[in-house]
Amino acid sequence: MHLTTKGKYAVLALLDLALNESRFCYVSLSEVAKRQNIPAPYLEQLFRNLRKAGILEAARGPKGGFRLARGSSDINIAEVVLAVEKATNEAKCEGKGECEVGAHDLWISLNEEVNKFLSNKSLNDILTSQQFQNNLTKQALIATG
Amino acid sequence: MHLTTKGKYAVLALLDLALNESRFCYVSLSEVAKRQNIPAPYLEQLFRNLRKAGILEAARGPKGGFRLARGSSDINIAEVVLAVEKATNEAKCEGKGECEVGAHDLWISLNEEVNKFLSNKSLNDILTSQQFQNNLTKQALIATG
DNA sequence: TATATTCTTGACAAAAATAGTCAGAAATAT
DNA sequence: ATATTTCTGACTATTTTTGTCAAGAATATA
Repeated sequence: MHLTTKGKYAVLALLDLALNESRFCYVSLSEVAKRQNIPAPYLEQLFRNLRKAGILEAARGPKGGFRLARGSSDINIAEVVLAVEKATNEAKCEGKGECEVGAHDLWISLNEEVNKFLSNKSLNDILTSQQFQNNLTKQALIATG
Repeated sequence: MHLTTKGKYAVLALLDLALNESRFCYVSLSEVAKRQNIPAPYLEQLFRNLRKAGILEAARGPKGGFRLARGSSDINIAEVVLAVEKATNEAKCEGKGECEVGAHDLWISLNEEVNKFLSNKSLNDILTSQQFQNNLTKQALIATG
């Protein structure tokens, strides 16, 4: 479980989406990219993975764009971060039977605890957190139009 | 907070040390490297940082080696991982005043929560965990000499 | 004192992941 | 038709991880 700007971008973009989408209205990638100060072509890559992961829905053409595939309460940070990471951490220790049992298992379980922690945090948890609300009034992620 | 094999190696090496050191006896790096299947020159780098961080103590010469600088209850996973990571995560967002306030702060605080979680886990917690004990009986980290 | 052992230090190199870019194709509302 | 927007694949640069190497410094022991 890495926590880099990749995951950061993904989470921020989704929060932006959650704030600016309405039920039948999509938000274009370029809008999000502009507001969040993320290079648009880079965000495309992230959205690609988020869509594959069933976190985002897309519609092409004019008035098209993206929206959350589920409610913000049903999307947790762990799955967002994992969606944009490469599938690297899996399949490391198989076949050979060589790897030290205690060691590997131990690390895995530690990793899973962190994962569990982030799994219990939803987008909505963040949106409704006091800190986030405070920041919203200060400057914020909301559209200025 | 990254969780890569770098941090994994560091934690495992320290656990190995905790199990094999005695009060006045150091354990050589090469022994640890061999048992834990970590390239010795690579482990040297990690131990270098762990020593700088005040987690390890070293003694040169024959009968020399490393040992924990503190009790295993007083060493937590977060500091171990941070010690071997580069000082990268700091000083990212300064000067310009450009960075989106809500966004950055938010991510930082999320990071800190993970950090806090790992700070509350000591080496000793792991050593005494049921899972670890089970693995010890299976194969383990203990010296075979 | 000589010697083997062990840490210490700095530099180097390969591989992977992150971060960012680009061009063109496909879909669709107007 | 046309402009808009996603979709796809490939490509490059930078950074980090991972691993290697060689020479130096300290020290227990014979």
